[in-house]
Amino acid sequence: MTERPYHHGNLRTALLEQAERTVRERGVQELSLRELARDVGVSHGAPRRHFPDRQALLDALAEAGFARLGAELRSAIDGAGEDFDARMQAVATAYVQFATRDAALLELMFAGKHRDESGTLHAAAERAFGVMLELIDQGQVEGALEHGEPERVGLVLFATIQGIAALVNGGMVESEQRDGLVADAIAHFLRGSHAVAR
Amino acid sequence: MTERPYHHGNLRTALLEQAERTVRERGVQELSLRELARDVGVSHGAPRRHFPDRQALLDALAEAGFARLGAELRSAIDGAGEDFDARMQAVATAYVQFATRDAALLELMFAGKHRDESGTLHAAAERAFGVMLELIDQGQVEGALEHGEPERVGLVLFATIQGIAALVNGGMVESEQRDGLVADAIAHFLRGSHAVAR
DNA sequence: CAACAATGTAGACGACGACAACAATGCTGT
DNA sequence: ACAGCATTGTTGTCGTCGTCTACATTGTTG
Repeated sequence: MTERPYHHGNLRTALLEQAERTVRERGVQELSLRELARDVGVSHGAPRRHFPDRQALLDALAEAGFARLGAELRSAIDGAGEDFDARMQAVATAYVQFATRDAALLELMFAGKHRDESGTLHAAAERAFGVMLELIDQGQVEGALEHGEPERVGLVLFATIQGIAALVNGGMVESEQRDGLVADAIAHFLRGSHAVAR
Repeated sequence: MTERPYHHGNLRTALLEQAERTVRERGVQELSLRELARDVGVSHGAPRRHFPDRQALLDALAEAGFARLGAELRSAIDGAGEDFDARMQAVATAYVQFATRDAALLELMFAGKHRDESGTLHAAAERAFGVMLELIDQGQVEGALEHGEPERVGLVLFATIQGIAALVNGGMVESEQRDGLVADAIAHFLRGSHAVAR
């Protein structure tokens, strides 16, 4: 008869975990604070202690998403050896994989726009994308990329990757074509870069 | 004392127009059927005669969006003369302008994914993107683009453009940089294409 | 002009997010 | 040990929403 204790003990974490599951399975739209509370076995008012309103929960979810994305990108680079092109392929593939596996979560992360700008969310985003900037930097040092601010050349690259993810998630590209398209895009990008400098 | 007639006369259109306004100003999330009905001066049950549920209204909104997008792309190409590169720049800029001016609407159009696949919505989308495919075709004929299925090379290009729009809408790129970034991306893309075929 | 279809109204239901008042539990200083 | 306070959870309420059903009004057609 183990009575459920009055205090959950780790409600915040439990809510975030269940929320991430629900978002992945049914989308952001379907996420309800009350259902979340029921799933975790707590009253409908309890989540309020940890998240003042629904948006706060979504923000926390996005922040966790950035942390995980950053880790996956880092891991992809580390597993790709020293070669710049290989690293680029790896990180792009990893990004698109994340974006298609957790499409709703990514949407959440990008929906930020009109908010904070100074909060922990923004910081988490910068940390995640820092991984890519470092890679760009390596590319410039090795001469594989034209010089200039890493952000400038990086933006075009990042846009391409992000766009592929959007296409796949929008159903305009079949999942099987996904990684091939990424490879094409990266190859195309690098070709455009090499051709110049010299 | 002009009494409002029992029959609105053109409720469907009025709803769509007001809905588009609201979506542009406050986002999809904020769009409420009941508020819409109030704005248009009709009872809360009336919209149901024209849109079985909220999603049906959103679909109709997306369809109208595709029609407008297609028209804007077409118009951009027509106004850019015969030169392929100029046309490419023009269509890309027009797309990104649409995407940033009506970000919420575009989100709506892309959210389609898990639906119809055979409805008028899908057809409207294909019509809009057909404009770009024709342009790709011209590029291949003129030798500015590598050959192959227009969709394959076109996808990379489209992904890049779409990605730039996502970055701007996500607040990671300032609006002032927008058109410059597009120009960069297109130039970069064409460079990668030219260098090869020979 | 009498049916019938199309369109709009009114009321109800359950679910939701937000809020406030209250209760149980944990913690801290003495 | 324990009183006082902060933290965390519960319960009830409010207004809004989407959806559904029954009904009223208007337009149309034979």
